[in-house]
Amino acid sequence: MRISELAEATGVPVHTLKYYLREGLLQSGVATGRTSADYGTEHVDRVRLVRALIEVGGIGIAGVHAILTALDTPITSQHSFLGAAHAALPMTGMDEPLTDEVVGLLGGLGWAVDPASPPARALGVAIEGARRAGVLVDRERLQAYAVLMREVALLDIVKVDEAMATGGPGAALRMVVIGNVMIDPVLIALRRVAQEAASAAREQE
Amino acid sequence: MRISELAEATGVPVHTLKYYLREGLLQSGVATGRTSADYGTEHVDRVRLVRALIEVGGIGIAGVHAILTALDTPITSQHSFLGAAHAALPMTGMDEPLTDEVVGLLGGLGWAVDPASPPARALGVAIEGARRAGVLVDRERLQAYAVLMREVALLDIVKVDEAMATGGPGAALRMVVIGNVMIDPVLIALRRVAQEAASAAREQE
DNA sequence: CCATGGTGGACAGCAGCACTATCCAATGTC
DNA sequence: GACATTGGATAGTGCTGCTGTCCACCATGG
Repeated sequence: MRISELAEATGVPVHTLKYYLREGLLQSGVATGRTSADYGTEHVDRVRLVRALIEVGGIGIAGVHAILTALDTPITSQHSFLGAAHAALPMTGMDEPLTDEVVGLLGGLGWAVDPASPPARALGVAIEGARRAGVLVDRERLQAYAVLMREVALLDIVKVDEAMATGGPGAALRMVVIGNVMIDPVLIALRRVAQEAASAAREQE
Repeated sequence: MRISELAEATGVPVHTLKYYLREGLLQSGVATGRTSADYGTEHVDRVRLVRALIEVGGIGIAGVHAILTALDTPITSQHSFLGAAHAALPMTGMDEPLTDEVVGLLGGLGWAVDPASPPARALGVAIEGARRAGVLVDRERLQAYAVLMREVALLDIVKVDEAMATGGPGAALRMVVIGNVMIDPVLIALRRVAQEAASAAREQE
């Protein structure tokens, strides 16, 4: 498959594919001559992934690059690859220091979390941001949310285990990274739909 | 308080405040002369809100404007204001038509949802996006997530009711809009932290 | 009273991002 | 042999969220 055919197969203009090649989001195909290369289905998948991450996931080129790099890196242990995946996921505030409040919250829940954990640090920033916007976020509310998100995480882990069993660590890593980025919008949308449903159900009474 | 003092109080440069004034994100203060106006604490709050929505909420100027407009509009019924709030919240894909899959999913859950509902439409787009990225999203998984997000929504609704009781419909609307935008990142961060905790707990065994 | 500098207002400019277009020589393809 | 295509380099575009410049005016400190 030549680059023009890849463009047609994915609906992405050739120029944009060249751009992705330059940015390292796409591997060049196997050269079949000095002015042609051969692209395969893995390239089609890759392009679709990149588009989905950008359009629906809403992460930038830099974020996509970090994710793809993580995906292309061989993994060692079950736990370290989760850390690697989370480090690759772009979140605002993951460079800020861990707040005492987060430490207290997670400690109270009995959750063992690495102090360097990017999501734990981002959590502190998100809580602080909500407060600055005038939302009252107390410990009780955070705990309630945390318990529910723990259930969500357990569902996630099941899917990761399945991927690990069928496709090995590579597939598992892929599931963590892409599953997080792409499922987040689903969860957010579900939250709002549920609000509407709950509100409508009450009107009914 | 003059504009320079407002700038100092909020940490936002005067030029940026002027920009917000131009864009209608901030009301001008009470004119005390031809070259001066008086700003109050409500302006400080407003600026903080705008910054939080942009920085942590990650929504654009246009989105902030839509939200602020909704906040400044008087409301009628309990249910319609939830719809108004959701329409004001920027979500990718809220203009796409409702998919059959979403109709089936919500129907199966017994959730009454308006076909024009923005989050329901965004949900279809998010699911489709996840699939395009190569994530397997089946009905069972969606239902499991939906049930959990319903619990989250019930917690949200409690907070909205409290706001309604103490501050009236204005406060309730504010709670819906800002609570959604600002709590989303908290939930996302919690999800990832929970994944790490669950993974770490398993390593322990 | 008068210099200084803050103020509202208009507008242009900028940096970053995700492309998109132009150009080129080499080449494969009919 | 004509002609489109390819890889590669480079420049330009449209959008966003500020940021800088300029201006006439005027509040205030010395």
